[in-house]
Formats: sequence, C-alpha cells, structure tokens
Amino acid sequence: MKATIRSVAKLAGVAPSTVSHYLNQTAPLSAATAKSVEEAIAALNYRVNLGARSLRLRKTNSIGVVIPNITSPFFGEIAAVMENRLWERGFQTLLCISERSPERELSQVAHLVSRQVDGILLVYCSQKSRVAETLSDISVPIVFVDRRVPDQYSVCTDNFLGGRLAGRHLATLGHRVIGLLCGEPSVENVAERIQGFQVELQRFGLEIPEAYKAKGRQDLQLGLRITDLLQLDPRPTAIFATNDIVAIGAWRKLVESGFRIPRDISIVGFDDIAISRFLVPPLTTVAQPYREIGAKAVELLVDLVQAGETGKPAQENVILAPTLKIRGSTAPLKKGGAGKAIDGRLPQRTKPVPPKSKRSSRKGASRRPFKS
Amino acid sequence: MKATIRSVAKLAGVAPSTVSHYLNQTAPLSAATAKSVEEAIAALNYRVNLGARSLRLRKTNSIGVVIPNITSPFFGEIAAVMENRLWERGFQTLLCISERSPERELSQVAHLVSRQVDGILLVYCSQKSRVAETLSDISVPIVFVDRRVPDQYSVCTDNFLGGRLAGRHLATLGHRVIGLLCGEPSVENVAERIQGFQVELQRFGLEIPEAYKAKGRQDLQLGLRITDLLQLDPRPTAIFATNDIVAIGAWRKLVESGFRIPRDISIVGFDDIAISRFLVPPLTTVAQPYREIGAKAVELLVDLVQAGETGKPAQENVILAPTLKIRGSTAPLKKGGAGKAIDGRLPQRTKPVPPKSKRSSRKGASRRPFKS
DNA sequence: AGGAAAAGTTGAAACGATTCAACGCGACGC
DNA sequence: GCGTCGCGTTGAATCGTTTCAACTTTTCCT
Repeated sequence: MKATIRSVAKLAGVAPSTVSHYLNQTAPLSAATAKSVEEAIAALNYRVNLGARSLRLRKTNSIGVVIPNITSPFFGEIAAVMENRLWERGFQTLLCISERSPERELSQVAHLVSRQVDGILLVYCSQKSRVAETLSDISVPIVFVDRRVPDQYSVCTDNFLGGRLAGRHLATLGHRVIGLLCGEPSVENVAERIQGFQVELQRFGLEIPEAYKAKGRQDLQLGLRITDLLQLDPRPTAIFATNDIVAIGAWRKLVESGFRIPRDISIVGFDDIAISRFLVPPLTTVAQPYREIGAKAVELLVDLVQAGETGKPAQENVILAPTLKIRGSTAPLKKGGAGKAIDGRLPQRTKPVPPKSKRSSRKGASRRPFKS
Repeated sequence: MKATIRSVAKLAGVAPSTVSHYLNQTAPLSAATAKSVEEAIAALNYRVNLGARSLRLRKTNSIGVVIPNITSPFFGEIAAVMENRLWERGFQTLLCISERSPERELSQVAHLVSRQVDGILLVYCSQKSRVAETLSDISVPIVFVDRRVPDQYSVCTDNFLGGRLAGRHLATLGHRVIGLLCGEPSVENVAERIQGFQVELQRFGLEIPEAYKAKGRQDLQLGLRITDLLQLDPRPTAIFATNDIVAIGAWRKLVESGFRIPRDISIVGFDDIAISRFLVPPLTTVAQPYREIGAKAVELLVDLVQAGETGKPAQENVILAPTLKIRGSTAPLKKGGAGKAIDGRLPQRTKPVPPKSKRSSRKGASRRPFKS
C-alpha cells in the first residue's frame, strides 16, 4: 500500500494539513513537529502524489509536445531542446509523435487537453492540420513551432531569408546555371525557401527555368532525382536542395556517378543537420537556429502559462534568422564557365553522361535557360 | 470555466453518475437519457479530466521513458518506436532525457514515480546508475532497455554476438591485420562487442595487439584517431569500430587522407544508424534490431503493468540477435596481403604516409603483431 | 393481479492532495 | 486580571472522477 499524506500524518501524530504545510513550506512549524513529520516521511518512503496535487491545484506542470517525428535530425534536435528547457523550468514533457498524420495529430492534441496539460508545443505536420481550426475549443495555451500561423503564437525560422542566403552565395560564387531540388511543400516553409532563393537570384539577373527544378516528396529519393538535372544542357554547376536530407541524397548520387564536389558541382542544403558537417567535404548549408527555436518556443509558452492568471502577453510571432554555413561543398565557378560541360578530367570511374532526354534537349534548345 | 461531469449532469437533468456510466458504457441507459447526455456534452464541449480519473482509478495510463538523449540516431529510433507502440496501446509517453547524467536520471525516475506512471522504460546512461539500487523503493514496474540488469526485466541486443559477426566477416574476407576503435565502455555493451570480436578472431588464430586498439570516449573524435592506427607497421587492412558514429569519424579521416574504401581499407561499424546506408559506399555494419528492441520492451512492460493485479510474468531477460549488414565498405583482402603497405595506386590527393611513430615501430619490430 | 426479476437511475463515499477559516494557547501590554 | 495578539495546528471542504449499494420503475411470468 502506497503511503499517503494521511498515513504520514497518522504516523507522525499530526493532521494531514500539517504534513502538507511541511511539504510546501506554507506555514511555520515547530521544530519538534517538523522533525516527526520528516521521520514519518522517511519511514514510509512517502512521495507526494502529483496527480492528486494537480487535481486540487488545477495545474499539472506538464506540457504536451506534438511533433511529426523524432528520428529526423531536425525535429529530433528541436524536441531535445524543448524537453531540456521544459525540465529546467519544472515542466514534464508529454511527448506525442504524429507520424505526419493530421488525424493522429488532432487526436493527440485532444488527448493532451484531456490530460489537463498546462500548454502545448506543436510542430504540426501538414497545412491541412485541423488543430488551428478547432483551436477555439482548446482552452489551453498553444505555441506553434517551426510553423507560422496567423494570429497565433508561433516560433519559426525565416525561410525566405534562408533561401535568399543560399541564392546569394551561389550567385556570388559565379554560378549561372543552377538546379533546384524542391520538396513538395507539405507546409509553407519549403515554398518560402524556394521563393527566397529565386528572388535573390533575380537580383543577379538569374532565373531558373522549370526544367531545372526537380520536385517531389522531400526525402532522400528526391535527392536521387538529381540525375534528371545532370542530363540538361547546359548542365547545372550548382544545386540548391530544400533540405539537407535531399542534399545528401543528391550527394550520394553525384559521388557514385563520379562527380567531385565542389570541383564539378557545388551543392547547398538547408537545415544543417548533424551529419552535414561530417560529409567529405562538409556540406554548405543554411543553418536553422535549432536551439533558439526550441528555447524561444518554450520561453514563450511558459510565459503564456504563467500569464494565465494575469493578462496575456502581446500577440507574438517570433521569426528567427537562419545563418549560412559556408563549408566545403561549394566553390567558385571554374573558368570552364556556365553552360559548358565540366572539364575532361573526370574521376576514373565516371559513367558516361547519358544521352539527353527529349524534354531537356528541347527546352534547352528553344530558349536560353538563364538570362545574363 | 471548464465543463465537469457535474455541469453536464445538471444540464442534462441527470445525476453525475449517469453521465459517468454513459461515458464508460458501464451501465445500460435509456435512449432518451443517452441522447440528452450526449447533447449536454456537445453543448458544453465537455472533455473528461483524465487527471481526476487517474486519481480515482489509481492508474494513469502513462509510461515514463528515460533515455540518455534523443538526438543520437540510435536512441532516437528506439524512443520513436516506443512512443508509437505505447500510443497504440493507449499509453501516454512521459519523456525524460537524462543527458547522460546519473543524478538527473535518478531524479527523473523519482519524478515519474511521483507522477504515478504505470511503468518506466529506462535506457540508463551509465553503469553507475543508481536506479537499480534504489529500485526497491520504486513500486513501479520498470524495464531496462538496451541494458542488461541482473534479476530485472530487460531487453537488450546480444552485443557479444554482434562483435563475433563483425569478427567473422572480416576474418573470412582474409584480413589479418585489424585495427579496433574501442569506445570507453560507459556501459557494458561496448566491452561485450569488443570481446565477441576478439573471441571470434581467435578462432581464426588472430589476436589484436594493444597497439592496434585506439580507445576513447565513444564519439566522432575517437574515429579521427584512426590516424594513429594507420601509422603502424604492418598497417591494418580492416577496422572495426564499436559504433557507426565512430566508424563515420574514421571514414571521414580516411577519405580526407586519400584512402579508398574498401579498396585500401575495409571498415565495419555497429548499430546501423540511418546515415550508414547513405555513405558512398554504404557502411557494412552490425545492425541492432531497433524496432524489435523498442517493441519488445513496450510489450514486456505493458504485460507487467497489466499483470499488476494478477501474478507477474516470469523473470525475463530478452536478448535479441543483431544482424550483419554487408554493404560496400568491406571487401576481400587484396593480394598485397596482410602486413604490406597498401599498393602504390593511391588516389591522387593522398598525403604521404607520415613517418612511423617511435611507439609503433618499436612494437612492430619487437614481435609479430598477429599470429598465423 | 401479484410478485420477482430486470432495467434504469442515483447518492454518497472514495481517490490524495491543498487551503481557508478557526481554534487553543502562551505571551504580552496595560 | 483581562483582552489581544501571534504562533502553531487542525477540521472540513474541495478538485473531478468512478463505483457500489440502494432505490425506483418497468417488464415478465404464472
């Protein structure tokens, strides 16, 4: 039988309320009573029942975290940071993994509300998420992470800026023929990256024709489709991938096909996941400020939770700036120049360049793919 | 004001207990009452307070998961599998990250107990963990994951077997001079891998001299120390790293130094983290059965939880077999043979082999490093 | 029609904590 | 000596559920 505050009180020969006061230091106790309570607690190995306390206090000191998955390095990092910060602040993390299913996500949020969490940190998995709509039903503070939601608290990277950073980097390196590996925009983030990238290129008088964009679900497979782009004429001398996973997929294909990075082709990713630093050469990428995102989201939510009694803080959409990590996978355009095939000194095991596909050759012939 | 079962009852014109029966389908209700209760619930947007229910039922349907960290791919995978399985089984996951601190781990376990979790899944972070000792104080079922604990429920990979698999693979490929990158055994797992590896090599009449073992904290840095091994004479033709991260560290150094994998050197890792498949060539490694570990641990714990009322299941230590994934990073020993420097056709950018260090030359000269 | 069984509903007592108002009591001031 | 104050302590109510025994109403059988 587990010890309760009552059993402790009985053993110590005091009232339950006295034990409670001892535990919470909410009233002064005489040294004698304190001691006997202390002993009773030790004797019974008593531990307060936080569930019961929560019921009475109407506050659980727990925060629900809903995240699409946790094995992807990006989300994993964010989840880790949030758990850490929450623990430091005295909150327990209730973890839910939505596995990118909007239905599951919704039911998880509902479940968390039922559990009386004090707040929710949500990285929603798809623009179709219905959480935002049903939000009025949810009387719990909620902060959206890595997503921008109109009129809601949210913390997000400036994806547009990130795209621009990547674009500027490649353009100033002299690249003129650039390929794009675009994840299907399940959420707006990816679309913003692409837009930022293109807007910045325009400043350099560059434009990316549709043929130079490979689109697909944002995962490793998409990276492999870089082979499509390599068949184009002129062949791209640089690639921007909308995240590092895609970049790594492309990387693999490139190396297997005998390309040298960055000599033959430059490549830029997005996210700066841990592996990227350890490729040879390391991947140039737009780094998301993981720690800041997680930390800021927790801070914002905790403020909201604690402001529950008083007034709410002003509506706040936090947008954090990413930074460009220039590493070894990008290099200035070699004198061969844009539009030329890469020079003859290919690595030994290079496969012959496959014949141009109809599509690419047509497009390539009909108009100059890049202005200027 | 949040709706309670009482407010619902009042609105529906019935007793609170009736509403409860409606919710739990624990007594037959007339169609009329059911309907009015239903409507009242909808009108008030009532959601049951799971905290209160737990208090009454003395069962929280929540499981504490304590894990050293979550960003490392191995632990991340396991955590993900466990969360998923738990959710399917109707349990909420309370996540705690110990950050490899035994003190933190202990206080997290204590906290979870206070929260009345129904059970705990623990990947403890260090052999010094004091959880096992204080276990008698803990009246909650607990399953140790990826660790073996005497007389406790646990689920673990057969690390010894894993080591043997790696050893046999390299030996049958003809390698005779083999280097070892040994993580400091913070937990026994690593030591067992090394032991299994050596035991298997002995069957082939091979033995690894101390000079061919690089030891250190099991992380990327350790991998970089492969340079020490490369200065030995004879130079190892194969490397076994006690996990994939270490192997990747070594890999990076090797590639940077101009070695070709597996032509110049074979390398075997342990864990089979996601990245390993995507190196070029992909890494041969001993795959831990992640999914099985996580799934089995959850299954075992849930059994324990549900057996709480009845008798406990027999003491069980589940040991799961790892499998060797033979990929591109290992190859048969080339005719140059053991003990010879790798052949002259090094890649273009190979750095000159550094002069032998005093230590290695002395050792190398004093006795044959490998029997047979 | 009468009684028993079945069906539907309910009040009150938990679960384990917190908290507020009140109480006993010695000390103090006048 | 008496009223007051403050300290230490406590009883009872409460948080939102579930559940058991009991109660009322209906149904069924003979």
